Amino acid sequence: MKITIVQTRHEKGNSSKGQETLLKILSAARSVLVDVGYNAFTMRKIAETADMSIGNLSYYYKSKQLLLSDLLDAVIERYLRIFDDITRDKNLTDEQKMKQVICSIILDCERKETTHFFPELWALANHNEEAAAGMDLLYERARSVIDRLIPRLNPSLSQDQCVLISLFISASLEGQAMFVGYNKKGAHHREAMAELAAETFLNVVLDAKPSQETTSASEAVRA
Amino acid sequence: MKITIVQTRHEKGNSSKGQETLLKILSAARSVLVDVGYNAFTMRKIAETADMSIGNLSYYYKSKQLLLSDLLDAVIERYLRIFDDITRDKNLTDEQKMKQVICSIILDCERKETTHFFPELWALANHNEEAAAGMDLLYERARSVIDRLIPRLNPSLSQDQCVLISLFISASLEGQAMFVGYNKKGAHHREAMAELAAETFLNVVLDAKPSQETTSASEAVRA
Amino acid sequence: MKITIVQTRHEKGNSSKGQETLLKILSAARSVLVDVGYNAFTMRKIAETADMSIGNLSYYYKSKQLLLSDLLDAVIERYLRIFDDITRDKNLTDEQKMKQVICSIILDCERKETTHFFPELWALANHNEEAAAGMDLLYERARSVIDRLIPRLNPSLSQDQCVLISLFISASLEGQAMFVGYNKKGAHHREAMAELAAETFLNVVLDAKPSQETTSASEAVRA
Amino acid sequence: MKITIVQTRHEKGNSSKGQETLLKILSAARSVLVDVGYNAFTMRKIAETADMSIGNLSYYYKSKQLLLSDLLDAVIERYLRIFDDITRDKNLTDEQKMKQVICSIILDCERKETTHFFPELWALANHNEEAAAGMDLLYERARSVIDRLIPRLNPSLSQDQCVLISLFISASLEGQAMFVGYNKKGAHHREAMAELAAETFLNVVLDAKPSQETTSASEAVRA
DNA sequence: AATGAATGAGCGTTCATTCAT
DNA sequence: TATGAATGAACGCTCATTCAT
Repeated sequence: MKITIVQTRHEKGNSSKGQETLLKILSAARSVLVDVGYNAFTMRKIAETADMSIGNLSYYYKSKQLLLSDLLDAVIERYLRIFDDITRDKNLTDEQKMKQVICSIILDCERKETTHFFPELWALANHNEEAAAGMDLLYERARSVIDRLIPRLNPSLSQDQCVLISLFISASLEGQAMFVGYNKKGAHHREAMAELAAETFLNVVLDAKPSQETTSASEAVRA
Repeated sequence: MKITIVQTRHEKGNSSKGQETLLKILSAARSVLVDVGYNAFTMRKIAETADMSIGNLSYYYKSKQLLLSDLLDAVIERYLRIFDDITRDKNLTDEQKMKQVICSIILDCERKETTHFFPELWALANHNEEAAAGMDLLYERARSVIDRLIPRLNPSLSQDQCVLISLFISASLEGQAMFVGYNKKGAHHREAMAELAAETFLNVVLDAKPSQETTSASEAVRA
Repeated sequence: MKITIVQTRHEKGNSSKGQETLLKILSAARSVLVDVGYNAFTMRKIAETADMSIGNLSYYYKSKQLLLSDLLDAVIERYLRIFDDITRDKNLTDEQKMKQVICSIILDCERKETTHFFPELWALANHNEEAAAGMDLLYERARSVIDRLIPRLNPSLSQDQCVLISLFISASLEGQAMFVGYNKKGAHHREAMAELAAETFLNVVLDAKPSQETTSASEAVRA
Repeated sequence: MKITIVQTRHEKGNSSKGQETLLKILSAARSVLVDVGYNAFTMRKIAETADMSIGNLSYYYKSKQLLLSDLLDAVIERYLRIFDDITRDKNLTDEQKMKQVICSIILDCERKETTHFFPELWALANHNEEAAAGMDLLYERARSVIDRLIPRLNPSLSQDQCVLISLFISASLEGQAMFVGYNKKGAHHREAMAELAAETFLNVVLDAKPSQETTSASEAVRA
């Protein structure tokens, strides 16, 4: 389905040498963003990290914003793949899938990249349209996994309830990195936290009762 | 109970005129951070927003870092006060207090400041010691409220369990701003989300069963 | 003969309190100039060293240049006094006076102030008229001492010869601070150097033979 | 014998275009230092004098200190070459070499650069390690010329005496710029001064008598 | 495809100076 | 007298970007 490994906004890099360089750039950019934050995310530092001249970096990316956009896409890609893999896994029941989604998100934040990348993305998203779009894409896709699981786990729920619960679970998972992420004070609670979260949120889905208000449209008729 | 309104790392501003200017600076700085993010949080922009010269801004804050630290303190102060107020409220039962803490955090993110400030703080905390310290202080104090409520709501829990559940609730609440915060796509779900969160997390506390491992020390004796 | 101890270009400081403050300022300014050099000779540092506000410092000296001028005068004063004292000393023969002038100049540069002050003065004199004027005054007065001694030590010399020799001795003495001054590598040679200089330059005066060219005007007639 | 014309602490400028620019920078920097002094020796003024942007100047020299160090080296180079040339000259007797060293130093200060540069160097040397090191290098090399000549002119002198006399001559020559240098009041005495100095200091060497204290070790035996 | 050179704007900070109190 | 507040220019330096080679 994918044409090239590296999805880019760059204009150059069609040759195999160019593809290589692009990967080098994106890898360096990711390191810089994760290590020193967006505030020190400079073309100079990226070029230096990638062991190339600023001139050449600019040759691949005419502007810093384009590079950032590509970088966000590349990093987000990785997380989308995790969700896809779980969704497609035929050996798992729906319950197991739900638990695994929750656990994988929390456990993943043991990585420095995860712990450092998301806060940068969130901060950027508040002031940068492209970052906001990338973030929206990521969370829509992430939620679509949960969205599909909820009605199968508890078919009695209205669509509105499903949306709300899905949003609630997603949102609740996002903050974990700051507490049990890489180098955080609560890091040693990470595994216990993952378990507790999996159990709690699964129960939220299973125990939810069809609300009378929101489902009224269809159910009121029957009553 | 408080002696001065403005807690500062500045060196100047002891006169009433100075206090006024300090407030103007911190207010301007908050606006800038919230509106354009830390990446565009410059002394010049702050001075311009505060309608003063850079020279005078530098007169009050010898370095940008000192200003940032003071700003973080001032903003964090506000949130600490919210928790304190709930804790001290004698008209509320413990259950109500717990629910109110949860709700107030989620509802508060309808404010642009809340929605924009925290991601900046989180991002900063990953690369800036002072910001990390400020964030730690904030969450410790926030959690201390929940920490005190949990054992009263469910006395059968071990201390370890309390800590874990407290951490879980805190972490789960932090991510909400990105989903139902100011101008976010899910903003219209904010109130429903607050209710759902309050119910869910309260139940986590009430329904938690004493774990056999950690509480064994005391309970094994009785058995 | 002197009216006030402190000769100033300031406008204020006529009260006794003011005189005290003026002395405090000039003393602080001298410390700053000697310790960190003219390049870091700032009103702020002077005010801080004098333990007063910049506002008050500016009250006494409306500009940095005025303060500098006063400072140069004050420091130069000290050296003028040394020469005067030797000149007036009735217990010394002319030969002894000459030697003492030479020795005192060289020995004086064991002081940090002397070693550090003069290079600043020389550098300033190249770009700052007031400094150049101060330096000229100092050297004219210093040379006037030698000027008066030379014809008495060797009456056969023409006035032109006296001027040249006087200039030669003065100039030769000025460079010593950089070699045997405070903290300089050759500091341990200071005393030997003083002796050698005294002997050498005294002999220059005593051994000089009336030149035929320059003295011709008067002497050619007699011949 | 030299490999490159420009000895630098810069990082850039390896191409021929870069070498040209480097020379332009160092030339401009020398002009600025000589014309307005270190106090007004700013990156902006140097860039302006070199007719380039500050950005480009900073591209060649990441810091002002590096530029200063390179400048000092370049200027000092020139003086070292003068001494070397005299030393190597096979048409001169030792006496002539000594006289020429003395004369060339004094006569050289008719140049504005010499007259203005050295006071800046001396002042800098008191507060700037790199400047102090440059100055030390210059004077050590200058004195090494004299050091080698003295024992040949008067073999009866002990090493201690040679060192002292060498130091004395060097130091005495250094102050001349302030009296007979470019634009100085005594400038018209420059040539006469050079002659007088040459004669005087040569005689100091020739007429010095072996001191009894320092040479005693070896000579006491023979006695 | 890659480099080094160059620009101009902007950064945080410091400066001499002025002014109200 | 003395202070603190305030200004505007300038400081050394870094930035994203452009361009010639």
